[in-house]
Amino acid sequence: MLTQTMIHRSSSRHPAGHHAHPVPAVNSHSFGTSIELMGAPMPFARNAEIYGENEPAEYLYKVVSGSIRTYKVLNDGRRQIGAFYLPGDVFGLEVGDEHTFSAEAIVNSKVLVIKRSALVNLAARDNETARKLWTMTAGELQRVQAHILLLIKTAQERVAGFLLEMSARVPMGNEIDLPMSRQDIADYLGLTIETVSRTLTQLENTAAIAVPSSRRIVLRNRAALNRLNA
Amino acid sequence: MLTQTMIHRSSSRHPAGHHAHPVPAVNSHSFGTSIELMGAPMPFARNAEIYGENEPAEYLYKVVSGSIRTYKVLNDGRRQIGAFYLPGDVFGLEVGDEHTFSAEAIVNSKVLVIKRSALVNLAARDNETARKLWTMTAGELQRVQAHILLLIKTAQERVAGFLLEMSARVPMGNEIDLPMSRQDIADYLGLTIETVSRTLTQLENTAAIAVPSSRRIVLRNRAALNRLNA
DNA sequence: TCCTCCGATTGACCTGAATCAACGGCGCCG
DNA sequence: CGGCGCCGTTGATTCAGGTCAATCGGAGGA
Repeated sequence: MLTQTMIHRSSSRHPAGHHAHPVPAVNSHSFGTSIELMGAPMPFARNAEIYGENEPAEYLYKVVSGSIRTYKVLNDGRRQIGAFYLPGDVFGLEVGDEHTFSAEAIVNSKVLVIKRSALVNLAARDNETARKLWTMTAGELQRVQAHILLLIKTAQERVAGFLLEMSARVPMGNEIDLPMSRQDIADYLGLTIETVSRTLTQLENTAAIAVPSSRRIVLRNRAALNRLNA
Repeated sequence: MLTQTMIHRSSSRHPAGHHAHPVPAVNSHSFGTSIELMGAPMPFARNAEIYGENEPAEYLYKVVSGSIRTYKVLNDGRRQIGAFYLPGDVFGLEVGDEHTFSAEAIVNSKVLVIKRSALVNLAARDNETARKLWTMTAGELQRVQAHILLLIKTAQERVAGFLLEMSARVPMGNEIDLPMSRQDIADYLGLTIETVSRTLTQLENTAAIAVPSSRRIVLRNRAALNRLNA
């Protein structure tokens, strides 16, 4: 039955209240068409909800610092994480009127908040912006397709793929500093926390990785990991 | 090891040769900006390749009749089907320059072939077209996200979800005429052909469905299926 | 009509990951 | 500085689905 996180043992979520939607800073200068310059940076505390599934998609977001997870909770309580977003990544971009996933800060994070309507209006006039919106959506699509390929593999292959993905996104050489818990990783990979843990130890025993501290992973043998990534 | 289709037992694939790309009909009238009116309908035989992974994405396609599968083959030979496309569906739309999946006709099919460059050029001038391209990509994104949610479920839930999805897309009441084989279904759901077969029999035994012939399925108890779909 | 072939089904058995449970380590707070 | 709670690891056992193998059944061809 693949049980992953059972939401919720009434943990202290939602410190920011149900609706954490900010009002974009009034005095944000109009810097022309650059997406990055629209909207206001906003802090979200660890585990704070940024938006909920089925809420109106009034804003989209760009990570300035920290990391974000998007997820969906199934009827039986299982949680599936759709994506992790790191500094520079844009999330919450929808074409429909509602968010299809929920979003939470994994650690204390700063997020640039951009009004969707402004961007969509701009796109109607400026085809550079229109193209950018399209490209970003297509990028999401590719990510999700890669995610599907992960989900049909064995536990080892999933974990190896995950580590390589993270490593590629945080170009810090062979050392990765994971912002997320084992539970987050498990819910992203469709595994249990125990299997993730065991698999990491296995990879460590075969000298493919080192795990100096639980959130820090050293890729010691990329060839081996790539072989698993198939 | 989740072995699914092992490509290839030298089956008679690719009857159309490696490159089946057509030249759009010369005399296609210029009917303005409507996407549907651009390009030429083209027949593809059962199991014919329409395009291959990593080929330049010169065209996009709209199913007129028949059905199409897109897929990727992993290094170890496993095949993952990314999507099934039915009449009216558009596939092969990429933002990057290359197709990320391969596409084949499941049965003899007719497909409208549309030159991508024409459409992209048009989108640069006509923001109605631009919006349509964006919307179609976003639709794909939602489909793939739903697919992910299927892949983390149990066999029963996957098969039930698949049947409901197909039923919603072919609004023929409670009767579905599947164009694809059990192997195709298995590779779409990340299961084996045996498990798909067994699961269908189970669903039949619990009176959730009927299977008058192997390609024809009757949804006899949607409530039960929806309960599984969770 | 019968034969052949191929897709689908069914059965017996095996295995990888889930489940259930205990324990370890570390940071935080009193 | 000592206890407590959370997160992660490890162990024992179970079970869903994979693997291997035999059989079934319907469509096409001689």
